[in-house]
Amino acid sequence: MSEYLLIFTGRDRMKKSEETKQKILDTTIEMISKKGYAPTTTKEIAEMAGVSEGTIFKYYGSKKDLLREIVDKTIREFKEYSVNEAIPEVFARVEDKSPRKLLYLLMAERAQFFSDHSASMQVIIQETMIDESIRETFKGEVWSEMTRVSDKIFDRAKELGQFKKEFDNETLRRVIFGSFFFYVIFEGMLDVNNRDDENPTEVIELTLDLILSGILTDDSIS
Amino acid sequence: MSEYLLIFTGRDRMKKSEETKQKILDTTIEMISKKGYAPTTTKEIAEMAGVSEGTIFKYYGSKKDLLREIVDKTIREFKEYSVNEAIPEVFARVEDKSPRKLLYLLMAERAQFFSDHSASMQVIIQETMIDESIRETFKGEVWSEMTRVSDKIFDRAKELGQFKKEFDNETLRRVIFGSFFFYVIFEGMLDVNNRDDENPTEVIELTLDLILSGILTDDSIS
Amino acid sequence: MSEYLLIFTGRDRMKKSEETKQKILDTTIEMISKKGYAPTTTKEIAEMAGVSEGTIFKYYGSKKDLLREIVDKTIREFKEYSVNEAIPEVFARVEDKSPRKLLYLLMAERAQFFSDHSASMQVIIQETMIDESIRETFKGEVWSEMTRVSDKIFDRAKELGQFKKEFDNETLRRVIFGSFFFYVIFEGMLDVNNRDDENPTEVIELTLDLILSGILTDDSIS
Amino acid sequence: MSEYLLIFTGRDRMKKSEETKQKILDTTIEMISKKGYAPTTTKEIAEMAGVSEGTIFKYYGSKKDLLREIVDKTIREFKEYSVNEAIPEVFARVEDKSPRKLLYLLMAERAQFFSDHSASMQVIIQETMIDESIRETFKGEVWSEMTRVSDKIFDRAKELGQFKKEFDNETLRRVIFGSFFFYVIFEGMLDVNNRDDENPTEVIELTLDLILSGILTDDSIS
DNA sequence: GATGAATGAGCATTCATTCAT
DNA sequence: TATGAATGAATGCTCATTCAT
Repeated sequence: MSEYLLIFTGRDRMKKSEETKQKILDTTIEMISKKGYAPTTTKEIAEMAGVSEGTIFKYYGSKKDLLREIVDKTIREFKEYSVNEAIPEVFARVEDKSPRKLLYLLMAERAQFFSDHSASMQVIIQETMIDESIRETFKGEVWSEMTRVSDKIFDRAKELGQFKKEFDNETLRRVIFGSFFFYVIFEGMLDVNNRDDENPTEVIELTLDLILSGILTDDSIS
Repeated sequence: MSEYLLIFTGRDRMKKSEETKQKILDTTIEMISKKGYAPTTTKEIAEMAGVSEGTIFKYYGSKKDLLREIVDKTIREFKEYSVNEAIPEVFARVEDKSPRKLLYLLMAERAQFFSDHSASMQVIIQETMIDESIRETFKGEVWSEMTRVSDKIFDRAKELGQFKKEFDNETLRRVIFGSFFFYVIFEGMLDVNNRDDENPTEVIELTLDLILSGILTDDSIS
Repeated sequence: MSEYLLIFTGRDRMKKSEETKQKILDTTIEMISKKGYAPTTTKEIAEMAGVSEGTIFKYYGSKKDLLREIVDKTIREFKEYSVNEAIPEVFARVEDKSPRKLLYLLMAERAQFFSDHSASMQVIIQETMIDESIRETFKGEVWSEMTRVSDKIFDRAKELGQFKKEFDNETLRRVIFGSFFFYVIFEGMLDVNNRDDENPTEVIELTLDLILSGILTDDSIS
Repeated sequence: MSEYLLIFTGRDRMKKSEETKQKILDTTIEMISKKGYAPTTTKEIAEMAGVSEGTIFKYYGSKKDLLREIVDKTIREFKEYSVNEAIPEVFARVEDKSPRKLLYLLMAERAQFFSDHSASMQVIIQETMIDESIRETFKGEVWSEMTRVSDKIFDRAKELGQFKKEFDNETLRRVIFGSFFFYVIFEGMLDVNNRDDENPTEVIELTLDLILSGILTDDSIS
């Protein structure tokens, strides 16, 4: 008189809880990017995400861990994106492309990522300013990667004699990354210019043009 | 076994209270710039400033008002500095100086101010990211001023035919201000490079050189 | 890529669920005796017992009811043990045994029960200290029984002229039960002495010896 | 035009806040002794003590620290009492007193302390059963002290040939302390007997009499 | 029958703020 | 004026409990 019970345990079962978890994450990113970490309460997150507060803590343990998950996940995706997509694609073309094209590709790719994850990046930048631990993560995971790749590109360009002068890499980074960050973080934050009308690709191209060719006519430079 | 304490309360009382008020402000700026506004408690500020919590509220009404005072005071000083010192001095030389020198002067002056008020600026940038009201103040008071002045300079240089191409002012600002912000805010925050060894004036000069003359040799530009 | 799990749910199902129920009870007793009722969470119990939290509530309704079940079951077993085994056996021998033997038997029997149910007894003692309702149960079910039986024994011994003086039963109980409780509850709790090396029977015997014959030589008693 | 201000800073100034602190402690002891630590909420304590919840945390840091303060303070007082009052007084009479008188004094003194601090002792016993850290404190601070003193007394009595047999100290302690604890803790907890009518001194005397002289007539002991 | 996702009331704790002295 | 004792609303978090599957 044995009996058997057939229980469905597959993907669709997980889906509901995974959806809940993701909804919490998305809502939190959205809210923190706008209001900051501290002023965003778990109660508000719960209400906006349509779950109970308990659920947030069930999934993420603590508010701080929820923040870390956002930071870590974004950085993880950034690195995966860099390694698997952006970098190889760019370097595959390193021979037959001008440095202008090379840098454009690199920045355009990253701009795409930053644009797709702009709220998460806002969160990371905010917390990098005030949280020692997140600052260290940012420096160790993101900044070091950006330094490494840019060094590679700059050094090769120098070898090929494509640079006007022996600019040091720090200065090159300051101008290129500075312009770039200013565009994706600062202009977005201040909502200066009519962002909606802009074509990011075009902005990047214009900006790089200016940086690579310089602003002044040769005889204006004292 | 009662005890009595003899306290001097006389002459210079006004001065003393002004000193107290200033010490509170300085301490608060220092702490918020490092830990952020929300995580900094009035209790900590009181301890670090060597006053009681009550005194803080006596002088500044509320924690939010204390923040506003920091923001407003810094912006007030920035504008006074711009109007009274930096701008007139620069424009007085506008005729007899190259645009390179002009821009250098402007940025160097501002760099000096940012450097002297780096903690306050950190606070403003932090809050600009998350506080609607402070963001509006920043846009209305600081950004608009920077836009106005830079427009003036760019337009004049264009008139004089000193620009290679008809770069739009947005792009010019992005590169120049971006590099500049990156240096004073970002590099300081991340503490990348050996900041102590640096000469700010030299950094500004190097950076402007690169921006104005361009990176690539003419024949490297595709 | 859906997955299915085949679970055997048939024959012996009743038995399985009884086992589950018992495992929950045993785990709970173990945990509460060590950590106390309030600090023991149903989540921990579920994990330790290898069931889901839902199952606990399925079987026991509430955490409080689970505690009550532990208390009630232990008391029930104590009374059954007393009535069916310990007491009759002892009283059957009351004629041909000395009071020393009689008391020894009674205490040894109960010591056996306490030892076999030491965790449950810990729970009961703990809760008796703070829970009005359980205290009433303990007084009404356990203490009254112990009082009744001991009164019987003491009174008979007095009748037979076996007691040195007319000690009142309260004092007799205080010394005999006190020593006994101290041994089973307190020494176990504090883990004083090398409990593992001890033979409970021997300890009881030594202790009773001392109580019944007294400590001091006759001429030392002032 | 200097001015001076005379501020009273002496004892009466402290009094108010010390009173508040003490009131919180007393209320907490009373409530925990009756309901247990976990079921007693800081909200209830605040209400009963007539202060705000914030005040509790201002003075004691955390609920756990409040408990520790109760435990530590009681133990500190117990040791001070033992060392400064009870023990010296007793040992000063060790030569000219019988062991019966000696033990009576020791127990009576301690009974007084336990009686005066019965609520605190309830708290300590409760927590000793479930809290590892407090158990260790109890063993290290209280139990070791009681062991040390009793060893001294027992060994001296043995030397003087006042003990009937070579009872080991563990057994002696079990009976004497067991009876004692049973009286102060257990009977108080169960509220058996009409406690109010009792004279603790008399109870102790009766109990010790029984223990020291034994229960049975010599020929009843098999 | 058993699960585990979800809940929300209730908790300890924090902290800006008040106010009598 | 300056203090610091006292406050209590609000927060992050816990956990017994429910219920659809």
